Amino acid sequence: MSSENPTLTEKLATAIADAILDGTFEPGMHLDEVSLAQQHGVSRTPVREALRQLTTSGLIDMRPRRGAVVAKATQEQVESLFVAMAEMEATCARLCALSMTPVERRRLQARHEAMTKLASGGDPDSYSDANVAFHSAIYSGAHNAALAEFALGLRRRVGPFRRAQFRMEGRLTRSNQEHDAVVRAILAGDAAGAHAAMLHHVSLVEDAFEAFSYRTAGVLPAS
Amino acid sequence: MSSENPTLTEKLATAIADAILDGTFEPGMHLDEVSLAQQHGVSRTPVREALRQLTTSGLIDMRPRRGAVVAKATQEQVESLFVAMAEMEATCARLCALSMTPVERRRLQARHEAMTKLASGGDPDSYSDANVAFHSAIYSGAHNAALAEFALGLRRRVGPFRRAQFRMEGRLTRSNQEHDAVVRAILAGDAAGAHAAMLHHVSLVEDAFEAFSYRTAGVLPAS
DNA sequence: GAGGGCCAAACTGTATGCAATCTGATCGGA
DNA sequence: TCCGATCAGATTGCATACAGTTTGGCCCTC
Repeated sequence: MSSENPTLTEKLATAIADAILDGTFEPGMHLDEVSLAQQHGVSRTPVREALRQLTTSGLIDMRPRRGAVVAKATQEQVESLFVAMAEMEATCARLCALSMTPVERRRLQARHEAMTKLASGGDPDSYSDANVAFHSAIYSGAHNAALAEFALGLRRRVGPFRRAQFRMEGRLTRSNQEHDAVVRAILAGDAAGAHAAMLHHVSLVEDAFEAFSYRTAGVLPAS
Repeated sequence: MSSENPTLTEKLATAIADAILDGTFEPGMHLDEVSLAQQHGVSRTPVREALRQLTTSGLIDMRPRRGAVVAKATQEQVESLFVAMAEMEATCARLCALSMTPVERRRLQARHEAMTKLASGGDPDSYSDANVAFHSAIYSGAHNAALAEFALGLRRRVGPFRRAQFRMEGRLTRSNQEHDAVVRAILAGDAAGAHAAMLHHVSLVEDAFEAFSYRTAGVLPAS
């Protein structure tokens, strides 16, 4: 798991995960061990171990003697992932309101104010990067490794379906306004308010996704 | 993952996980591949794959070229697991209030009423079994596979520290009273109430654990 | 006596080989 | 023409072998 001096297995695990998340390996695709091995110039052994490791994350499904396939998710499953993420982020926001240190609160506020400028600037890419950092700050501010890890995993899994969201007209400034409500509640120590505000914020993302996905497909990564 | 026709790797994974959860493999213990292999009469390959699979669940830690050790958790980390579980259960209860079907609601009520009888009967073991089923019903009633799976994983990881809880005097009937508040809120569709009631309920379990753990140790399973 | 470097045993990481199972394609029968 | 059985190729599961790294101890030096 440590990134320093990674073994082949770990490099393969991240490579395969990336390929799935960026769409190179499409959902339902069969992951052949020998092909993957040749493709990366290694033997089957580290490939097998990498696949074994990825099963637990829900990115691929393995059935005994039938190999691994990229997890296929129905529209319903993807929606449930979005709901889960909304709930997790809301929970983290709630805990932030209760247990963020003064330093963390000041940093959160500073980060939010910087994003307000970015929003009015209108650069979707910079805002998107800052947005990821903002939500990560919420995860870590909850001071709970288990919750943070799960929330991060969910965010990664729904990531591919969120890419275009900030291109939608007005989404950028509206996102910032929603952040404002979240930050204010957290700084005020208002647990219930932070929960509600974050739930509202992330649920709107989900709505944006649904409006978007009706045009595209119904089959997507994640278990 | 399928339990039918399990491969050696899967059998080993569950065997090792069980050994960790029931304390046979103590936290911090180094899991030697050849020893495990000989112990189960297999080669190192399936052992390695099983260990690889268990890393993601947080039950063991692997460092490159240094092998696997049973995850050691500080008191702080265990407490954070309890907090995470409380939050997850509360979230599930919230979703139950919003999205349980009429049939599920009736079954939940029936289950709760049966437990009330068990509580007055005073049999801790039967009540404990029913309690697990009760909470599982909450997980599934949330209608969200990702949340349910995570909650179940957390419950398993904190399981070893909860065993004795129902032996504590009065805990059994108090637990049932807390369940009553949860069930009532869910049946009434009171999302915030269900959340608060469940959070209160599971947090009390945490308190019971802390009172208990002061007498025992500070090092326990889970990452 | 303490500290540091060197060496060997142990262990992990990876490759390869073999056996067992699955897949799907062909052939025979109804 | 359709359905089921059989067989070969492909693929997975597991064992074994070898190379590189880590670890612990011993010896030498200060």
